[in-house]
Amino acid sequence: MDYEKLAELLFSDIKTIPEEYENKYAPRSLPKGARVTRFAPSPTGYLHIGGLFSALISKLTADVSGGSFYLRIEDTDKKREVEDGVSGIVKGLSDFGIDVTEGVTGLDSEVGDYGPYTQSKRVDIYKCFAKDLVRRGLAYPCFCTPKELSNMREEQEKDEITSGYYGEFAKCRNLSFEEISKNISAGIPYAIRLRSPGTEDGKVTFDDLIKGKIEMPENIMDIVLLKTDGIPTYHFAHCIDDHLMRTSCVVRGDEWISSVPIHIQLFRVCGFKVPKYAHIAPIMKLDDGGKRKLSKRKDPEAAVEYYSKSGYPKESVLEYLFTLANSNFEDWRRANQDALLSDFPFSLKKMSVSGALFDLQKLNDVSKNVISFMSADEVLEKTLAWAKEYNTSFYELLVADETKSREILNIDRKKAKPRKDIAKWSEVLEYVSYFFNEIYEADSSALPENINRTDAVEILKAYNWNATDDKDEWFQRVKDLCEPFGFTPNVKEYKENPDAFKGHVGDVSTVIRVAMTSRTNTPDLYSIMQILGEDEIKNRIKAAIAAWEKK
RNA sequence: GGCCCGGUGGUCAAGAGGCCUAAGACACCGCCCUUUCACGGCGGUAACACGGGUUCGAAUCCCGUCCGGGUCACCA
Repeated sequence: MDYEKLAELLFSDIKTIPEEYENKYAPRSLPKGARVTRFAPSPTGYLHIGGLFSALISKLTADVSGGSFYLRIEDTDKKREVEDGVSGIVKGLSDFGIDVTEGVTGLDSEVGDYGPYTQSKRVDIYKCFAKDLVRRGLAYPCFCTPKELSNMREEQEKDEITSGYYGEFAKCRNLSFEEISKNISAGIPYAIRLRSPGTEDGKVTFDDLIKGKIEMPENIMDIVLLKTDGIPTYHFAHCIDDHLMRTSCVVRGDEWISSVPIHIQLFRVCGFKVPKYAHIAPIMKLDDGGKRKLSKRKDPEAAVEYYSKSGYPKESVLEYLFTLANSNFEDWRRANQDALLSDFPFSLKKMSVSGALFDLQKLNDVSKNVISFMSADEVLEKTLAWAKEYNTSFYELLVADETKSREILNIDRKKAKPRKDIAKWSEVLEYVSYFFNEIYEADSSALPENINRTDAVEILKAYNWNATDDKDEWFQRVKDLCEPFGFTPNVKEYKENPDAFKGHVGDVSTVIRVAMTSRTNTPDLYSIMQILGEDEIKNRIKAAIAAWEKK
């Protein structure tokens, strides 16, 4: 068979030769040991938390080695593609602090010397390399229909033999030039398949940067390189792109491990250097007692957008993802509280080999810590930004009196032991609500059972607020209220002899606290009252008395 | 089913043959601090899947079993 002739028949429109691309995309000039990595999602929906994780690991791998990281879009599946998939991915990444400096940056924009970075714009390149493979007798056209293929698979399964297009089952493998050319003139659609050089008992081994050494049977399938529509399959595109874009380390989900033999074979057949692989375990979820991958369809928390919507700061999500990536991260963070995330000495070797369950409780804890280190200004600014998008009435409430909002958020903040009440911005509303008259309401039911309502009313009536009191003086006034009503200012005394008193100073404080906030649990009461101010305090006392006396 | 990968407390996990009477973190429980809550401090419950080897000695190495996950497309 004259392969040269076949190549011309199949790809008459392709005039470039591989060398031209090799020259166009010169090896990158990077320091020794620098790794080139990429994130290469397909735009089939929103950005998945696992995708974000994968992108993060990829970027970290590059950064830590002084290399580069780029974003490539793998849009070779026109059926599953979603309209704004690309912008969703770009936005999702940037929302969580992964800025793309090379590759696709938007719907129709990209930067970098190794483009185009969108696979649908690279078909001529794939065809050029496919043509070369045909020319060298390493690929051939296949006219089998999907129907034939699935029938064949059924037969094979029935006979309990390995299913697939290989060996004697590769019907189009040895078609003559005449047959091929006849089929083509007849307009029969065809795919281009690899003529796999693999043998039944051949083995491939590779050293995965995360999983370690893995040995697998060699690929013997004549896999499809170019589909009937002329678009490459993932396998072929991966091989061509990662070679031409000079990727040195492929970081991707471990569902790809089983196709590594195909990939290695492809790289070798094309005469390319095989890249390093780092296969990361997926993020899982507990379901019916079993673990399973977070699913785009079933789990709202799979979408990265879920976290922005809920109001988690991007730093929190990132920090949490870091704890999953390298378990020594938390120790490092404790020792370097103010350090930038980018200073963390990330290591691929410390990645877990198996998938971790996503732990929302842990995220919350991480997030509370992250937020507790922020200044009130920062908290306010970020809450505002969140509320503006997701809760406009709350936004208006906050901006109406920014100074007050800031003072509220500043209670017990920036201290050695800061409060950790807030895990996400949506919780700020609950946290500050009672300060705003639009929300606050005197509520008689907020008073705990153990405090007598009549006593409470009397205490309120007797209570004197003095605007110039400092905290000690303020508290002394509360204590002074105790004895006349049968309470003790001394908690210890109460605990030693509980029957001798109606309660202790804590209960008296509670009366005032409930009157001020309609809650039993709040941050420091003195600070709250300072912010409320004299007029409001008096109003609330009046309102509380009225409400409590009613019933 | 074939082929890969994995199995340490509820979760994330330290652990590379003796330092393991198995770290730490989250969650949970108790106590302390405390005007409430939160923070903080102290303490507690709780794990090497199972069975065989190898070895003076195994969570660590080997084999088998079981269990979990992934993958077997003209989807990525």
